Amino acid sequence: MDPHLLRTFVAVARCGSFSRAASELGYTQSAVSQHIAALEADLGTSLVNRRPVVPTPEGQRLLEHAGPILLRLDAARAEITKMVQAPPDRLVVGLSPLAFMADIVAANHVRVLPRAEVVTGVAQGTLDLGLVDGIAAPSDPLNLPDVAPMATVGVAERPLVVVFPHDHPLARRKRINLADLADAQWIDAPESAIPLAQLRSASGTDGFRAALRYEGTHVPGLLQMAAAGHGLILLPQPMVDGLPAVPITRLVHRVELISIPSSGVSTIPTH
Amino acid sequence: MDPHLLRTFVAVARCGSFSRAASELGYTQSAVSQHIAALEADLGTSLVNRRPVVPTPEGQRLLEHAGPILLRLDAARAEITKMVQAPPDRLVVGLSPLAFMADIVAANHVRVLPRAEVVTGVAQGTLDLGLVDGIAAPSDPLNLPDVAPMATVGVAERPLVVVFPHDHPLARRKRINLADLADAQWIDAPESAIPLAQLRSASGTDGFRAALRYEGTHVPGLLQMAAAGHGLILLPQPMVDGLPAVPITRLVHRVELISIPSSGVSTIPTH
DNA sequence: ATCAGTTACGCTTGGCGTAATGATC
DNA sequence: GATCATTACGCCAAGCGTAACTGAT
Repeated sequence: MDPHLLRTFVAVARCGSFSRAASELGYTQSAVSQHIAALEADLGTSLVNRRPVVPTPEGQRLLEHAGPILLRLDAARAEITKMVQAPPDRLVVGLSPLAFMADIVAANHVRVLPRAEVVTGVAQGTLDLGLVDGIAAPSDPLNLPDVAPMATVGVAERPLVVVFPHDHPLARRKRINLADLADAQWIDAPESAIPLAQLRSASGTDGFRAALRYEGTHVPGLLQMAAAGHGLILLPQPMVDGLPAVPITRLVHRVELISIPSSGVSTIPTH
Repeated sequence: MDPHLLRTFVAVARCGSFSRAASELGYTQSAVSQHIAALEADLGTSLVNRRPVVPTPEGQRLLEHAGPILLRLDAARAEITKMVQAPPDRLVVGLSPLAFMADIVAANHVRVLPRAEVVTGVAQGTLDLGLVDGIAAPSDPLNLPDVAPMATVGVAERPLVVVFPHDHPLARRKRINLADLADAQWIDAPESAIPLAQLRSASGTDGFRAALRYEGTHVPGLLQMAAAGHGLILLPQPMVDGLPAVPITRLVHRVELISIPSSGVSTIPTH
């Protein structure tokens, strides 16, 4: 199970084609075919069905492992090469959209990225620091995927609110339980609000089905949609201005600063 | 960063010697030397100091990654080979010492193993099921290392108690906060009580220093030591019989059943 | 002088590309 | 017959072992 073979395998699975995977990786079709054949011989099973090229159940299981393995391999390499090179004089900070906070952002060069890319970016060393947001119980840590051992520091916790349209029957409640909203109409806006997947894992249910999907990162636009009644969204309280919004019980919106431990970054510039 | 190279690297680091690592892996010393040289050339740093053979800081960092990577590689292979073979007619269940429960154990073939080995055993397929215990907030999951995606089910939660000697000033308290005991004298008994490392991570402090270390798995013996005043220990309440024991606030002893998801094991024999 | 890691060197094998073959729509 | 995966084959390089070498104790 050479990493090269795994890399080709995930490329094949993603592309759905040997030849496309080959050109993407800079191999010939032949080499890709041999890679897959080698993996299949090694594991004693077929991993992809051909025509169409689709992973078998065994292949799907392998895919679940291959991603994290390759990610961690990259993370290890990145960490060590960083230790060798002189520390950069400019920090690159990755932000998930809702982790934005004016006072922290002022001093550094930042890039706004999807949540997962912030985590992998820090792990792989393309980012020096990451600020990721998510939901958690008060003063509990976020449930981040541990692609690599990371140092995390909570930097903010704000109330988590659900945005209702003006005329919604629950809009005047003082607080509300997340589980009570599992069957409501939701907008899935993974880039500009809390992704519904996080609600499911936080509540342990599989409700929170999306009536609508919003790919943009423009929060005011999303707020208008929610206010107009197209569906519910969850946001940290400071980002909701004047609209009817009810705090969620026992959950907060939390922002964490993540970094590779003891990689030279010990203190954080505060202005 | 071929897995073979990583494997020899961890062997070298563990053995503290190229030649011992070589004989352990079935290579010649020369091959091991070439492996290390290849890794060092690839990463652009020296990874071990020679004479004596000790990892450099960069090597230590690599070691932190290499273990999990190799473990997950093995886990992936084991999972897939298990999918291919017919399911075994006998389940092998791994138990961490304090996860023992008579009603579950009756029907299966079990092996009692240290906590970490239960997790890795399930991941690598040497165990079909694992029962691991630990401490957590009530109805919260255990904080298990995620070497592979695992299905976990909570199977028991009992009060967590600290065992005091008869004359201890706190022995008559109704309940006690774990943090208040950080500076007490503890017995570290990782095989037969809650390891102190778990207390530190649960409380977020670095207290709970061991006055004594007990390697055995014989709980009654450990209880006698605690009763005699050699130090405090933490146990699930049902295992403490008649001795002065005070429940810990906001923490419980939890047992979880872990398995590889949808690997054919959907229900558990109940008799 | 001995022990332990490194380097040199030859051999084998693995792995890639080119090109021919085979299968599927 | 066009497209895409597989097989055949030749070539190069990676990787192992044997053995000579180097440095440290």
